[in-house]
Amino acid sequence: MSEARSRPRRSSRRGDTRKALINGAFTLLDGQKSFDGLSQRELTRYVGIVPTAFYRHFASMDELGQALVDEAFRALRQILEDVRTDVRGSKRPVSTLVRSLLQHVRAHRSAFRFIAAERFGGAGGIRGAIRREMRLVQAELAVELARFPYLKDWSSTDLHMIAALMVNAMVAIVEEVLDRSAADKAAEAELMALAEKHLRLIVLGIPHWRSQA
Amino acid sequence: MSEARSRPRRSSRRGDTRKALINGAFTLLDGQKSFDGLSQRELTRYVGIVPTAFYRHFASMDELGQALVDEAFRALRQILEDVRTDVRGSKRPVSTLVRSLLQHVRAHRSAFRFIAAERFGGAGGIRGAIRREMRLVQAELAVELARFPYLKDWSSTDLHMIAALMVNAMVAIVEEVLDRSAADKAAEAELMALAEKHLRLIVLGIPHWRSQA
DNA sequence: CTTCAATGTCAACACATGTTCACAGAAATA
DNA sequence: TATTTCTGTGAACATGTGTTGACATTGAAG
Repeated sequence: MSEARSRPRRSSRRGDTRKALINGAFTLLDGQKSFDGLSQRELTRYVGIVPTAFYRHFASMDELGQALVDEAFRALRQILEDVRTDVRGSKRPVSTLVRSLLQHVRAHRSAFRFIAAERFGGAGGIRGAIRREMRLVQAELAVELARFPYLKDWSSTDLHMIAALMVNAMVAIVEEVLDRSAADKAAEAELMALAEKHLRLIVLGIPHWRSQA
Repeated sequence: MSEARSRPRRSSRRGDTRKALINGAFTLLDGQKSFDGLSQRELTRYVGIVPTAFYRHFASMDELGQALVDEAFRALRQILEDVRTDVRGSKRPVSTLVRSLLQHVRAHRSAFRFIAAERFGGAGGIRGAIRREMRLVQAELAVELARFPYLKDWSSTDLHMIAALMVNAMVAIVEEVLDRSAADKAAEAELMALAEKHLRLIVLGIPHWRSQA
């Protein structure tokens, strides 16, 4: 009984509680809750903190919401960058894209459930931020598409149109993966195969497209 | 002053309040709220009813939620049937489909905002019901696709795969339309054009698909 | 070791929530 | 007209909510 701390009621590590609050919120929202159905007390209870301690880290619940958006998008951007480098060095871009994307998404599941849930569910501010980010993703994919030889002389408008279709298709798949239990590997594999087929079908149409600009 | 009712505090029409509650809920949710952020008091206040009167029509808020799902899906099915008959009698199926769909959706805006918001946002029961309905829509589109001559000898698996891609594409467009103000006609026209291009691109890929079953 | 900012606790606030109960007036039925 | 069934009202409940204020303890900096 040399080092028996009297009472470890205080978490004692310096900046951990803020992260605990963010992660706790993601975890709670990973269930069947939306952000405006999540209460401050429920969250602080879950994190193991007295309600008032919350305000040492966020001025209000709205500010917590903003922090969740920021964190989720930070993860999104990181993922997409990783996926891009994976795909660039690959001989089979489509299947690499799908595999890499879903694999990364699985590692940040709750953050992405948050985005999926709030994309049309929640407050206008969050919705707007998500839509903005989505457009960015689309634009970046358009740039990436332009690297392919047989798309070199396509109009930017048409590239964006293809990018939008591809992003929509992948978003739909990702959302469906998230909507299933993380353990359901069979469903995930099935969805992965479906995503690949969808992308391939889109790609097949591309050479036959006549831009009527 | 022959017919001056003393006080019209009671709405007096027989079964109207239930509908008023449902429509009121849709209207309130059309803003920036999700269902589990909508309170019973807020709703009854909005409808102009005392809180307790609510329980003459629904046993609980959960039951109200179920009623909203039912009503929204009733509208969805009606719309899709109308769209189908429109498309069947058309020489230009794709553009007819898009125009007809968006036009009908506009007429049931708030019901569809509810579906979009709760698809991944809300409680598991609602999510499950929506996913089930989505699959049904997909299956019905697959059947409809089978009517086209050059798809006649396609495998059912591949037909479903195409249907899924098309449904995903249209859902994405509809959701984006719903996310804009109902008055923004310019954005809507733009999205309609985009939807048409997306569908056309998909269709272009179809003849070149080799099923690797 | 002292000092000080960071981070926690406890008590309290004013108010909102979902739901129940006993009651009242209107509409439909007889 | 008398009666019963719907549907609305008012007060009340226990509990939950976001947030504030005054105080305590911790870990790091001087």
